[in-house]
Amino acid sequence: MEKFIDEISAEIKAAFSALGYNPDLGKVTVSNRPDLCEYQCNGAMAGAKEYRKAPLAIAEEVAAKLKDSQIFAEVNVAPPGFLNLKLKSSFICDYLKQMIKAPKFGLKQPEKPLKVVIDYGGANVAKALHIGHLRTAIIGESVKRIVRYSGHEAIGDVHLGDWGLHMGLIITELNERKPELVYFDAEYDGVYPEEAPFTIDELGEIYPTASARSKIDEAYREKALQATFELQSGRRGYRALFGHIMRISLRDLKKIYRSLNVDFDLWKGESDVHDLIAPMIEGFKRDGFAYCSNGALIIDIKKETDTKEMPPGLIVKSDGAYLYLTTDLATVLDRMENIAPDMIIYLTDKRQSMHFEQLFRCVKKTGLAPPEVDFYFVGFGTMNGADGKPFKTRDGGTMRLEELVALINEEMYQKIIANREVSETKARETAQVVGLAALKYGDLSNQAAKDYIFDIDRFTSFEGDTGPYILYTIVRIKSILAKYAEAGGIVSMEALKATDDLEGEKTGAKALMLNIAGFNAMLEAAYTEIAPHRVTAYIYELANALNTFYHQTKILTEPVNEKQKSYLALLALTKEILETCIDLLGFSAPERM
RNA sequence: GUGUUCGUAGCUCAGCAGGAUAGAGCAACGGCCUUCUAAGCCGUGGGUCGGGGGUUCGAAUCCCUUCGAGCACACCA
Repeated sequence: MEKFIDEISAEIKAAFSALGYNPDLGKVTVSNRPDLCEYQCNGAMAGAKEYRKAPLAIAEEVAAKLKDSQIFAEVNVAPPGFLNLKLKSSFICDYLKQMIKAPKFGLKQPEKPLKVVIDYGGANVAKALHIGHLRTAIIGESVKRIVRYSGHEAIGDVHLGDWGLHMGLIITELNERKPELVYFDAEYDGVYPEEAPFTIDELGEIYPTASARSKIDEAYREKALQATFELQSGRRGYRALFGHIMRISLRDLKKIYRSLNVDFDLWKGESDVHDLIAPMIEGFKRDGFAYCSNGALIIDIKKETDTKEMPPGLIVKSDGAYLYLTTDLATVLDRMENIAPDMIIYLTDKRQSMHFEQLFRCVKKTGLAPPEVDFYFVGFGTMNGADGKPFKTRDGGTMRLEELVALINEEMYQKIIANREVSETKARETAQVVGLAALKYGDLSNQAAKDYIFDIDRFTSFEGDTGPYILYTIVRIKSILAKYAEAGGIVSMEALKATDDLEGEKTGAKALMLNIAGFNAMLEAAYTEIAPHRVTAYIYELANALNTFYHQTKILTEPVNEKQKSYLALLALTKEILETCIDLLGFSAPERM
């Protein structure tokens, strides 16, 4: 169905058009003066020059034309030419009833759904997820859900870092510790054990150790580089070890991502495209895209129109090794062949924007993807500590994701037991649900591109623009609905009534209904702008509207049956919208808190 | 140096396809619980939207300039 605001605009546009004005002048916006009106149109002022007429006169004409409109309760003209609109509550109510009946609350679905690959997560195999992996996971997951809800096919790919020097480091360190293992015997040609020669805890410890040593021990580093090379060249024992590392590490990664309510459709990594690289590069050379410069193989991606320096895309280092760009290009190739997406969205730290510009230029120049395929880079800022510098642990180290989550859950738990009498297990359970909401909402409510300050007290606060506040609002609704159901009541959405039809009704319900009616427009903006913070801003307003309504209106004790039924329907609808939205953000609400 | 993102209340942030009196939250202060979760609601105070210029009937929003900050700039990912 059409967006609410478009239906209103259509009415105004028709009036402008009937009077001989450009219908585009009839564009309506949400009022910025809620004390005066609900919606407004500024077209009379915009058209004054073109029609050589006083804006006030145009506005008066339009207002007169709208006198008998079925959708406006009031059309007022204010100097110098504003059209201030108040809607009939029956119009809003009818719209809401259509929303209830339609799938996805009437959100317009695309005629031809796009296939969208969303590249986020970027976990490294055998390395702990840390604070730097947080935003890509949270934002990416939300973007994926928004794209999917908008009617497109969204495919999330974690794009594992599983093929670099860190693998060589792990193999080398393992070799030092357990040289007797059959994997290191180059002569061995039998079957390798199914059981991995290390545990997840060992693996988690091996990499940091090896990495630290490689920085001070040149010979060790050389060995690791050699091991990396041999692994990539297909040495059997190393490939077998690689398999073990992958299995153990992936199991652990999946567990953590699950705890963050993040899940991927594809767990592909750099290793999966390794075999595509050599032929791809051959193709680039053959077609004249890639050439040698200072011993390295590059693709020139400068454009005539460039005003800035654009370094060439480096495909092969002078020592013959591949780079980040190389595997990313091969990944595009792989996706084009196996998925054929219409769009690929990458979510990484914004510091990588140059890399992605290079990648996109290389892709278009070499024809790796057809010109109509869209590539988007969503770069986000860093999560900083209170000092405005990237968030660190107390001793200056990088915080692991699990530590961060535990920190928030503990904080949440303390707040819960301080305010409510609940059992230990119940409180822990709730703390986990609310903690995740606190973390995700705190992150997503900032514009992705900006850095933000992670303040645990603020994020876990139940007051103001926070995740817990949103959940609290939902829990309040649930509580009323549960009590009503306990008493044998059944909520029917059909019972929703226009507020004008309910005697003595205050403004709270109408404002709430207007908020709900804006759901579609919000979601469309969230999708086209790839901006989850649209969703958080929306539900914050919706929650405010609900709480205001809640205070003005006694529901369970409302004596007039018709009113009570209508209120309950409105509550239920609000709850559905809120829950839909938090699901798009990647968290959920508890039953109680 | 080149490019890029950004500068809005004491703090954290919205608003930026131009529109009326620049909005929230936190913090401060004052009200509201015999009634559905007060983790709530209602209210008060707090701003030359970094500075300057321009376009416009109208600029936080668009353009130019200047100051300040972050980030990135071929052999890391």
